Amino acid sequence: MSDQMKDRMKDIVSLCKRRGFIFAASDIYGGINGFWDYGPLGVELKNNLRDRWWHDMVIAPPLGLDGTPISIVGLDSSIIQNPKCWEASGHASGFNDPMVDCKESKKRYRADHVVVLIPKDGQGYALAFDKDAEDIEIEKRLKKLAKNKSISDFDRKSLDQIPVEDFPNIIAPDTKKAGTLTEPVQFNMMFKTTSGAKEGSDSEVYLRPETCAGIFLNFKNVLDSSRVKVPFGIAQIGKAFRNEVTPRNFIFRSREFEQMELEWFCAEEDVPKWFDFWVEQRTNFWLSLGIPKSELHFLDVPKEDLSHYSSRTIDVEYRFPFAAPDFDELEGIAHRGNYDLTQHQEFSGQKLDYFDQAENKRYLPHVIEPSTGLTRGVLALICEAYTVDENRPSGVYLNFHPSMAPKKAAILPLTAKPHHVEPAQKLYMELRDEFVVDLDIKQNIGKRYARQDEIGTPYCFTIDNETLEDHSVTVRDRNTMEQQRIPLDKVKAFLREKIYG
RNA sequence: GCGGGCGUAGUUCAAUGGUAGAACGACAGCCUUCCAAGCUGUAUAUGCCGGUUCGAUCCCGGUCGCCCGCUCCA
Repeated sequence: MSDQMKDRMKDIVSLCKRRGFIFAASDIYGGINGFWDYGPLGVELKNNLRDRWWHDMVIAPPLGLDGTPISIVGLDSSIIQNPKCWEASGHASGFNDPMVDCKESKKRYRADHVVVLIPKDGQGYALAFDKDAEDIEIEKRLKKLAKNKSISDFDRKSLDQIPVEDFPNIIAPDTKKAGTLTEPVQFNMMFKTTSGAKEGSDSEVYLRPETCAGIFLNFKNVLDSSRVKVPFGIAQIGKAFRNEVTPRNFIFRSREFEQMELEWFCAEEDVPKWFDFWVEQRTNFWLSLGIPKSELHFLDVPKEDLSHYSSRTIDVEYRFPFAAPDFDELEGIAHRGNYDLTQHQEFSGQKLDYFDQAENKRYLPHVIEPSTGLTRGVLALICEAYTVDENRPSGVYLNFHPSMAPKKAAILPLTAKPHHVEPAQKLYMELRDEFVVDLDIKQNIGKRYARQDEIGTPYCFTIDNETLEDHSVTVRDRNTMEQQRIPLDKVKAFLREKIYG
């Protein structure tokens, strides 16, 4: 990360706290790593993004491949589910990678990623290598550290299969002497808690590490109650929890976060076209919120990096300041196959297949999953909106799309005198049922404009002497700082036009 | 989890082994017919715990948190 972008992140974090967007959780106790609270403006911004996603997915889904509206229904499943659910999904095992550290090289390895060569004759040291190490490299190192022996003189074993008592005899991958590896440490990516007042292992439960599981668990319930037909989608927004090893970069990687996930169920043969469809839809979503195409990047995730369930994934990446000039993940669009339904069907013993009346066949639909972090989206919107402008008093303004701005408008009486304040209060009362608006009376007008700039309010309506004469107000545009005069009774229409397009 | 850096008002910074100062911000008031103007005033800080010391914000240890690099991100 460049120094300039490092400063940019610092400035953004500082503004977020100063103006009430985002605070460290448990701030007065010194904070808690990986958790964040959303302040008065942060919650408005987050709700705006959440509502927009829900609207575009569930209330008014896009037109499908044939030009007719597709079918998507909503869901809000529980954060805690039957623990068997996580065995089926692969999280219970997949989230528990034992790690070993090397005291010498200070490196850390996944135990199952390290292969150990054990001498067949039981003489001399065992040597550890990265599991992908080439034979040539291995022979080279054997020459130095195990004279007179070659690969054929050793048995191979994964490090996680070797008892800790034997560790002192192992030469770690990046060292020359034995006994530098620490005991394997378990990393539990899932938060564990207990259900029921009485603590005990049989009531151990997990906070969901992703929201999508609840969708698969309810696949049959939705089918049986909603008259949906494949292809269709189930959408969900909610919190998920992961014990990240290293929470980093403000709210980008936190341990408690919010996801917006759609599981799109379709026939296997239709996967390619629906996949492209969703990549396009999701891209348009971010573009429409003011994220320019130049700041987005589409990563066709290489095969070796794909999750265990996915055969294709495209990451929609945004140029976050901490990643610049590179990008980091904002949304993932994954083809999950029918992995999840297959697993849950097997583990639960319940039939989850879909019966297609027209084709007269049963099958497990394939799934395309556009999954995005709501809280990551919030960060992207803030980073994108943050605009330095030395020509204005605040020095900076937040260039939010009007539909995303936490406050749509501020109503400002030019002075604190009653003849300005009273009409302002009246306008405020007229607007506040439909728009989130501020009424700010105190201090000089410049200060108030500056404050609204800094929180990204797109419009300020100012009541002055002319208002009393001809029932007009000035509208100040946040981005241009220019003003125009419009009739008082056109203010609502003006805002509707600007916000909803 | 490892290594390095850091922790002083809301924010950004300053200072000191004898308990802290500014700017901006906030608040109250005056003034004010359009961009943080001017004036007066107010409140607010040494992350937490322990040690050394007559005395610690400063030195030491621990802890928590933040930043950077590894590792991790199924």
